[in-house]
Amino acid sequence: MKKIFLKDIAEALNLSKTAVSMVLNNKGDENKISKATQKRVWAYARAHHYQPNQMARGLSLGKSETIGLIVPNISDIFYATIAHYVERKAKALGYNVVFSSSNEDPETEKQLIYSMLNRQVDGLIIASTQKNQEDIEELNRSKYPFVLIDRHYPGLATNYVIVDNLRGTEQMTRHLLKQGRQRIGLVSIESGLEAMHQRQLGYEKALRDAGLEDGAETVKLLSPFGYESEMKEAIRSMLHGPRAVDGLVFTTHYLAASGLRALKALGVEVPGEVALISFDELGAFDLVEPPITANQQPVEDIGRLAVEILVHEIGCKGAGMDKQRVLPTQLLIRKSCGA
Amino acid sequence: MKKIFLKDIAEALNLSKTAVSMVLNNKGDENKISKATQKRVWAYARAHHYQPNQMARGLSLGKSETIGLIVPNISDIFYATIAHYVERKAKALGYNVVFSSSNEDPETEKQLIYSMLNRQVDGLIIASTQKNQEDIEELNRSKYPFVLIDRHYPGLATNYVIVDNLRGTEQMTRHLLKQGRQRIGLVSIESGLEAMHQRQLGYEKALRDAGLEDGAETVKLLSPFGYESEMKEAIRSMLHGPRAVDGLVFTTHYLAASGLRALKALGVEVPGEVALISFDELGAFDLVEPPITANQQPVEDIGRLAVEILVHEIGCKGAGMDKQRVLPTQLLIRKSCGA
DNA sequence: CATATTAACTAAACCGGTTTAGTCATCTGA
DNA sequence: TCAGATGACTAAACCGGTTTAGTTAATATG
Repeated sequence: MKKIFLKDIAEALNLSKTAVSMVLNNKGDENKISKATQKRVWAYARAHHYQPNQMARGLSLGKSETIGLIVPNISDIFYATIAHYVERKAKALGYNVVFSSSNEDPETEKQLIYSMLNRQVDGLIIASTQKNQEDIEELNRSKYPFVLIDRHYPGLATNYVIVDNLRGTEQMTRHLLKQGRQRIGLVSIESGLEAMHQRQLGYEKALRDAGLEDGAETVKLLSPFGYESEMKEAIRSMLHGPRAVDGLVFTTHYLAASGLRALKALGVEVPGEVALISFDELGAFDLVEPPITANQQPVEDIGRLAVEILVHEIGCKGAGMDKQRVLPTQLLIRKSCGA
Repeated sequence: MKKIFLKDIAEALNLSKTAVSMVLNNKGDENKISKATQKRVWAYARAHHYQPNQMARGLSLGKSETIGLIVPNISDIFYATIAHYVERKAKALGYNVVFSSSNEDPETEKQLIYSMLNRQVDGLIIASTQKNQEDIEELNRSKYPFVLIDRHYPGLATNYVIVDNLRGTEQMTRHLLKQGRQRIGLVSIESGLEAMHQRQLGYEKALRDAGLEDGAETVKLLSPFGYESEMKEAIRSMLHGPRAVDGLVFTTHYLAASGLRALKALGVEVPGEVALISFDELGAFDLVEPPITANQQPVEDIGRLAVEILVHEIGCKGAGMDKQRVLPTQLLIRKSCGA
């Protein structure tokens, strides 16, 4: 099965490349190529499994029918799942997906953005480190089609699809309060991410609304890469003293998993002594003992909407109609909060 | 920040495109471009953030510095993790990664393969549905660089990186036997995958070696997409009758998770009444109650080696030195088997 | 001093498509 | 009957790089 080119088809059928190209792009009719010729072209192309060289096509058309996806880490189940839905929707709309992980490094992210642009991706979906305001602004200014997901830049009017982080943790905290917990702590990560900030605000809001002053000492911010080793100490310190917690809100799934590990290691009974609730969930949170109550993010919608907005944007270049979506999360009540 | 092209640099510096191209490809010296000119070119390119159009480059060079990754499902933590390591290694070697999911559909897989070829990826890493022997053979014949991972075609001499499935389940089954379990069942999926077949053989071998005849009724093959609903009935049937099982081997992580869910729903005590062991593991198997003993696959090595072999292959086109790697798995002993 | 080398470039072809601006023969209408 | 329209194509430019086969002027060699 030898590779066959447009030229080969043209020569074999005594036609010009032009005619063949037009036919194969379904522009035969509008260019008045006779039906008979169109049939011949299609027949020959099919028989010889003609497949256009997408680089040549892309170069010529100035587009690649490919969208780029940049996430912090593709092996994080959260982003992997989003990738899955991004891919599905993209494929449905005729786009391929290239992905890269930034590993939470702004410099890497910056390079990835420009590397993808050179590769002529038609648009980008980015779960940003949120430390590249410059470059994102630049993308914005140049009207390049892109959509931020999961994390956005509060100061910038870009397209984005995020979840209602504040309301999410507010709801979670309320749930703990409803279960009779009074001294609720928060475990989050020190990342500078707006999402994390919002989650903390939601937690504080719920406490305030409940008339409980929020003591700063009940909030622990762990470092993004060292949380595993800091967790035990953080939890131990929250369990002692006059304001020992009886409930813990974790701002993300891996913190919750790590926290539960630490609680078990410390011999703390969950939910008996301490209730536990997680923002977002891992695959097996229902199997964990106790099953972890979690606030589920609408990953399918995030991926799907991001692609829809992006492809729309690609279609109407410069239409500049920003689309911002803030999606609700859904509380999955299990046993880790009692009840 | 306007886009700048090779031509622009050439004109600005009163040079030919040729010279500029040579310099920027680090071929200045071998083409005797003067040091002074090289400096000027680099300075100008840097100052104006020149980035070559990769489509043009790819078209001209006949390669894209991109490798394609085809997996059944990117949201499966197993493949997502492999993707992560593939990406990391690829990046280290100067390659980008495009991925696509076949959703276990051979027709989709076939299309993806050809679609990636048109997009001029330099090589492919495929976790195949194992139902595309034709196309894989074709790739092989045409000396196109590719590496199979996780699943290979036993009859074909291709490059591949897989794990020792037989020994894996053999080891797992032995472990159950060592814990005193006597009537061990296997839960697998009906998929036609060689890996699954091997896992079953390993289980049977361990039983034979232990002098236990293997009763076919202790093996349950569930359907790839319906296992969730079939699980409860399958397990119930294995728990009753004269040969009620006291140990269960699950051939993959999601079966184990689903199985544990079913066991809990049936009120069966694990590991008291039935011990449970899983091939491969999910993120939180250590947190599950009971923590699940699992045979861990070397995902990092799989991803890394696949890329190494592939890039080597890309380098020496036609060298045709097949590389086959069968990696060992590692048993992580937890509480789900007693002890 | 004539010739061979070499240093430092350049013009133009090429990669494989798409597209613009024709061409030529036939048909239509006044 | 002849200009103008139309049907069915094609030649050549173009996308933005890389590369081959020179070119020119200066330098080295015999």
